[in-house]
Amino acid sequence: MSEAQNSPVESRTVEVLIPLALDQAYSYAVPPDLVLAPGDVVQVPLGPRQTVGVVWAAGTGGGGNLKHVTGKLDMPPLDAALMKLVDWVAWYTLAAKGSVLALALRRPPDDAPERPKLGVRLVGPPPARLTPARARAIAAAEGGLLMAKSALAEAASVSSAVIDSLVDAGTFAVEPLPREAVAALPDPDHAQPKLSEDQAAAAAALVASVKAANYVVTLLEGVTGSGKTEVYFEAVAEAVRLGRQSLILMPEIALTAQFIDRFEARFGVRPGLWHSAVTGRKRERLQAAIASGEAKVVAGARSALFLPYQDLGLIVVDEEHEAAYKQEDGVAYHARDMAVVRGRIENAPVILTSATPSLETRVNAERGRYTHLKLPERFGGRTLPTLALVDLRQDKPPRGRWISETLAKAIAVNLEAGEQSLLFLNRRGYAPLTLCRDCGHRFQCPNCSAWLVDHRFRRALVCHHCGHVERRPNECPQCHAQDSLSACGPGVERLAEEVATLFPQARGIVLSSDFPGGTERLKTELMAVASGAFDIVIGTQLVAKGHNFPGMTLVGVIDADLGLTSGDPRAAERTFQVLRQVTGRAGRGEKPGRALLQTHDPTHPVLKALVSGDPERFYAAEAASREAAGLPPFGRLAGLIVSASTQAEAESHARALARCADAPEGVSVLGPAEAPLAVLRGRHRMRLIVKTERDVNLQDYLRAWLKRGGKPKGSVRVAVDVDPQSFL
DNA sequence: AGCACGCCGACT
DNA sequence: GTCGGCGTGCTC
Repeated sequence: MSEAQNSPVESRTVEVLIPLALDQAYSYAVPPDLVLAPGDVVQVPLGPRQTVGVVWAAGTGGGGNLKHVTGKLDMPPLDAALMKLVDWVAWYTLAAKGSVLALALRRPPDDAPERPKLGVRLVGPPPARLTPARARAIAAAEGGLLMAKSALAEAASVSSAVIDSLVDAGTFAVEPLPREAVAALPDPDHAQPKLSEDQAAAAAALVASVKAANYVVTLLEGVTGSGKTEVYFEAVAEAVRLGRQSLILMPEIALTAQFIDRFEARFGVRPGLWHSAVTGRKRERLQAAIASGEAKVVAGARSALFLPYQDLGLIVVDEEHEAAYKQEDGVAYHARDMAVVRGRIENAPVILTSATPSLETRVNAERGRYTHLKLPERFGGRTLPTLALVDLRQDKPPRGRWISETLAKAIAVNLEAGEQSLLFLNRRGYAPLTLCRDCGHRFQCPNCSAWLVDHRFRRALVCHHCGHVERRPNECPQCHAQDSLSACGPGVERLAEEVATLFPQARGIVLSSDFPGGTERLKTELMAVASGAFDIVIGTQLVAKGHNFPGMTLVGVIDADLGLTSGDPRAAERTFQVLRQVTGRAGRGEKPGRALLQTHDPTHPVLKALVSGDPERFYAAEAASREAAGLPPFGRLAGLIVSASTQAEAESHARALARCADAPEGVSVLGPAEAPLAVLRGRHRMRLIVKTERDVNLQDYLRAWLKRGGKPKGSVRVAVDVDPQSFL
């Protein structure tokens, strides 16, 4: 239990950490009438204004004429464990302590009284003038239940004006709605799940770890559909029985109605939901419920990691390999890693789940730092799809086409049988490169020197790194030739053109993040696909997860080599994960599925491992390729980012870092051009990525560099691919 | 985060 | 000649 009450400080000065980008706590004098303890939230003067801050420690010595603490705020103090987490994360990520505190500090409570939401209830006779809209509203309110105005308006498909008029007529009465529960008590025995033997064994092990109430990390590995959720729900149920809190971290997109429904079916109530869209009062009340221990289960995105749990008994990180756990701006951290750290600090068991564990998690499991539980099969007797490679060197589509004859035939067979096909190509737009046939001019982004992607639907050339957009001209800007511009390579839009030519009778749809009409439209289209409204889906990464498509029996991967060649040290891992996910979309319904992967290199170990269906072969192949390249065995990917204002500056930093005598073995410095796009995106500044492939304390490395005179302009931060395990 | 200071481009 | 752009630095 983390609620060790901090004892008051004796000294008449205190160190106060302010939730700003400040690395040091500031000293303040304590007025005689104030008793303060570490963790207390106080108000202090800072420059010309008043700010909140947290007492981080007792003051060190007298220290001249300090400003005084203005007062103590009436809110629960940060407990020692949360303070320790803030210190640790700041140390580890090289972020300013105050910036990390900002993640953990609740807003001071809003003084304005809470205005209860109003609902209406059917109390009186219908009004004299009974219009159809009024009749619908009255019918919807039948039974005299108190309903929220907006909900009633929606249910009766009338405007709120109709409801108001019925209130005026005395048909409806206005009453305050009871406050929406943010933290109902889950019933661990609400529904007894039917578990397979494997599931039951895994669940028993997890339940035991919750009972033991010690820090231990368990990797729960199993393919989609193997029932990982049901298994870790048993651990959550045990924590609830013990009266302790559970945190279920999920990638933002996974916080869907589907998860909530499953949770509710198992526990009878909804979990406390925490994500960026939960705002205002609801956010405040949930925070309060978490701090008081009333909220027993919190399901949340990565920011839920810093909530003030009163008695954390279990942390689950769902789909631990997901990139969404990486926070890239502000404090750069990986929520999975920090969840493990919090588990360590709170002495709570941690469960990581995945169908395709990240390399570092695998390594930690192999080295015995994590317990490894595997769920072998798909639940319910469903078989995995059969995978096959299509050798593009032999089965070569004609120039300007991308679908091989083998794949085309398979699609035709599927069409005939009335089954759905998915064509996967991880490239948005029409063509990744545009060049002039006369002079060879290539369209480049003025900011980031990447090729501009042709988006025909939008009639624009777009930079996928920084978002730069320009009109697609008719003449070459270099040699002014007319109609000489030529699109090179495929994007999903271009693939759709080919599909329309090959299968004019098929109902096709392109699904990518630039779907016209935004996320809402996209959602409805995904539903339409699931219900069988389309024969051929052409999609980017977006179709790899989420919605289940029961009628999908064929997945065609247009370019399985895409992504295997980039300089990113995670390229193979990412490609393996996304291809495994997307091919797994086939055969999720009644009928078995298959997947065809087009490649120029059918001997590639990653693809061979994928086709074998055994993830172990991928990890073995990774290890072998590292050995062949003369690299040390995979420990972890570590990295740090040094920002610079110009490319020249970044390059000079790169040279200095590489020359540094303390440079650890295996460090490579990637210039801005090679740096992973995700880190470059959204920044105007150049960034320099240093990646190491060994167990290296990068903080020490960087500090040594700085000591030797390294002076990065702008911020220095650790990249989020650093695994903290060996520092725990 | 705010707020000051400071140094270069287009205007009342 | 200034107004104002935002880069940089400081806050106990």
